[in-house]
Amino acid sequence: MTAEDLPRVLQQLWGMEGPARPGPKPTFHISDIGNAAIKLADAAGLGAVSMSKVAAELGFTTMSLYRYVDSKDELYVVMLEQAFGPPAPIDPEASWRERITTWAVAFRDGLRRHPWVLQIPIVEPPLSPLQLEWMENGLRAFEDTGLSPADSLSAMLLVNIYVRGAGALTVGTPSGSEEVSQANRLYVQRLAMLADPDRFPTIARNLQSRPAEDFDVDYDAGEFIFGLDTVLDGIEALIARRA
Amino acid sequence: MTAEDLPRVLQQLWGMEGPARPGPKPTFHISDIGNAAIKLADAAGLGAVSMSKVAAELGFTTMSLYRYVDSKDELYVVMLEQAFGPPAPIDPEASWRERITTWAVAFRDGLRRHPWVLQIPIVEPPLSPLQLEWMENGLRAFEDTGLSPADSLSAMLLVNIYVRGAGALTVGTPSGSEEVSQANRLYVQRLAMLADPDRFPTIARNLQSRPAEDFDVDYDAGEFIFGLDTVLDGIEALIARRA
DNA sequence: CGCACACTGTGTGCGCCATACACAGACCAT
DNA sequence: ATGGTCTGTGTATGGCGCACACAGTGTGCG
Repeated sequence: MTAEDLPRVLQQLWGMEGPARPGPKPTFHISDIGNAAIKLADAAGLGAVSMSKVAAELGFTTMSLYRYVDSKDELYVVMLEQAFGPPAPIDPEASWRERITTWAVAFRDGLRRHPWVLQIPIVEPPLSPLQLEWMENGLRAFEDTGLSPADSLSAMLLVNIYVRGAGALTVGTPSGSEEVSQANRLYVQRLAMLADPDRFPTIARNLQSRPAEDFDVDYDAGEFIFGLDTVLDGIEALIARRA
Repeated sequence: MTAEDLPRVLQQLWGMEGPARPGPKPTFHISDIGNAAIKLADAAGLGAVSMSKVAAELGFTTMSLYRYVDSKDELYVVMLEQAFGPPAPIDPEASWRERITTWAVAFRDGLRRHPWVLQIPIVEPPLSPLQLEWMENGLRAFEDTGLSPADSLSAMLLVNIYVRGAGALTVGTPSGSEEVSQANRLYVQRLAMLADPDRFPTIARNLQSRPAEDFDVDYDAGEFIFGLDTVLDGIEALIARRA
């Protein structure tokens, strides 16, 4: 297992420069490609990221990108690496709950800035530098809880899953936007029309028991913290059980 | 708000037949299209589902599908509706924990049979009949817990998010397959190479403290229930707090 | 000092995709 | 019987990821 076995993109992201070689120097760096792709995705969604559009953004031809990236999936790796900055440093004074909450909120904020991250298919666990830093900090939040390494990993993954899942429900349109509340209203109306109380008694009762405008959960506001706290209560029970 | 406002696909899925009209009868039903697409996706992943392949599977031309479905996104709606069968009936004797666990495991099993479900982008909450039945049963699991309708919805969503997230980590390759353990071994080797103990002390310590073969979490086996129980412990705390 | 050659960016082309549109025939309400 | 509307078809368009051959470039080595 040596560095050469790594996909080229990872070698570049880790700054592993090969020895000097003949031929022209590359004009730019994969990070330029990543930034251009991120710019496009921020502006018009992941669907707007194509090899030709990214190349045009840089003023190069489509095929030139393949000198830096073996496939579009590798471009996604670069985008994921660079979309979030480095994680916030861990406050050594804080409790594990405060630490992991800070981490989760920062993660959520990143998703809010770059919603397309959730649309990138996950093919393998992360190996790029900044992604590992996020992983490191997530694990470190559980450092003094007495959880085993395996349990710490499970706990971090659980929080990670929660943030991604909660984000998938609302991220993409800003909280409280007119667009969102309109879509929600339409959904509730349709649900009320379709959810026959005989066949769907619980849904129907749920609908009746609240103002029609907020059937769904506004995960962008307090609901995010509410759900996170529920998850953390579960982890707290785990910590107590292991102690 | 009348039935006519619904997307055509939903009208069909709910069996809302319009009045008899002139012209030839349709040769088949959207459910046939859905089944053909599911067959393709089961065999070769969501990427193998294209309008032309689905049409060929049915022995029709590509464009004929557009007489039944307005876009490929609507095809996805049909696939989602038909991939899972109806949910298992609720056992009225069981505790809420047993009920929601049954529900979650059935959901997980469905994902295992049709992993491509996780790759379908979620654009709007479900409105099709069987999806509503799953929602109904998920809500009903919390019926006698004293949770408010809003809290029940949050709890169900939390479990839903967990199952989807846990599934995304492992679903797609069968548990314990050689392929999976090989990928895992490779990942751990690379992680060990890249995770400098100075920069990533917690990751490095995590790696050292366990056999190299199982750094990642085998969510297919007991880990799924373990994580689920952690989530349910959190919900249990919520129930206790509300009481 | 010069040169071979690995490497850069380019252009062309292939197969696939979703889908717009015009059309010919089929069928039912009238 | 027939008009109008629906069905399935054929053709076409613009986009996509990417394979491949090519011309020029500049460095490390003889």
